[in-house]
Amino acid sequence: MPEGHLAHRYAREHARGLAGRIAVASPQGRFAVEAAALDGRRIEGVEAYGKHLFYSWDDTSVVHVHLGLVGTFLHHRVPVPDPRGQVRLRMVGDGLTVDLVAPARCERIDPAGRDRVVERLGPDPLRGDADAEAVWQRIHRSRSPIGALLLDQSVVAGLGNVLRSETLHIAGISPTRPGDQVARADFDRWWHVLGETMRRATATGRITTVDPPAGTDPEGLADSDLRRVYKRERCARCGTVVQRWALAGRDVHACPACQPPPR
DNA sequence: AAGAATGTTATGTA
DNA sequence: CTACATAACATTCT
Repeated sequence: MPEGHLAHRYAREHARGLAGRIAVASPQGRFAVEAAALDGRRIEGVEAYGKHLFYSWDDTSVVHVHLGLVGTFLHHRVPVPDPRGQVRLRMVGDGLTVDLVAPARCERIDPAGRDRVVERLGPDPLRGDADAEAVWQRIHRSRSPIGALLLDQSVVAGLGNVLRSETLHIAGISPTRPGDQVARADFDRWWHVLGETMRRATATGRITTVDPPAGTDPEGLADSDLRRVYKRERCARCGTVVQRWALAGRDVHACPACQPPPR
């Protein structure tokens, strides 16, 4: 389910809530071996990098989690229910119990293994050390459409399908524009917008790119009402019918008026 | 109740 | 080699 903002949100929440006495209970399914080795151990830190999560334990092992398309965490307060059949890993903290469901990845590695995962990732805009220049160089030197580059986690870490369409729309860039034909000023604007959008999404747990109508409660609004083009019939800015087509294997959404395609 | 979904990886094709 | 596309994977929600 998640793009990078949710990984960071989980990292923050879990760093706070899983401190103290930790036990792993009832690991099941394909990740049972990794989880069983951690039974009774303590979590010392949680880190997000792009869509990846790293849990550091007091035996120096690191649990690497990637939620993939459908993975999620179930959070329980007391009374804690029995793990459901599909729970791969349960982490128990003070007042918070977390079950990991349907991850694409859940493996016990070591700090060097963590570094190897991070090496394959581009800069993460949600981290203070994100190197915008490195992202620019990758885009600027490529003839691939920018809409494809933005889903490549080695170019930028943490972008998913919603952020791709929404941030390109805000920046006024067509997804089909080749990377080497993107103007520096457009890139700079896009990078700024991306950071803002991701930080807001981390705070709210939801990717929103338009303000809700005055007086309405955003909670009650559908996702598409708080977005500009993604899964919308018409562009939220100008009303033009949104175009939708597969790019890099996933449906991208764009407004032909706000994001004129390259000539 | 079939199908879509905020994803990655391995494999295939031009 | 490059730059795509496609299939497989697994669960929840509509």
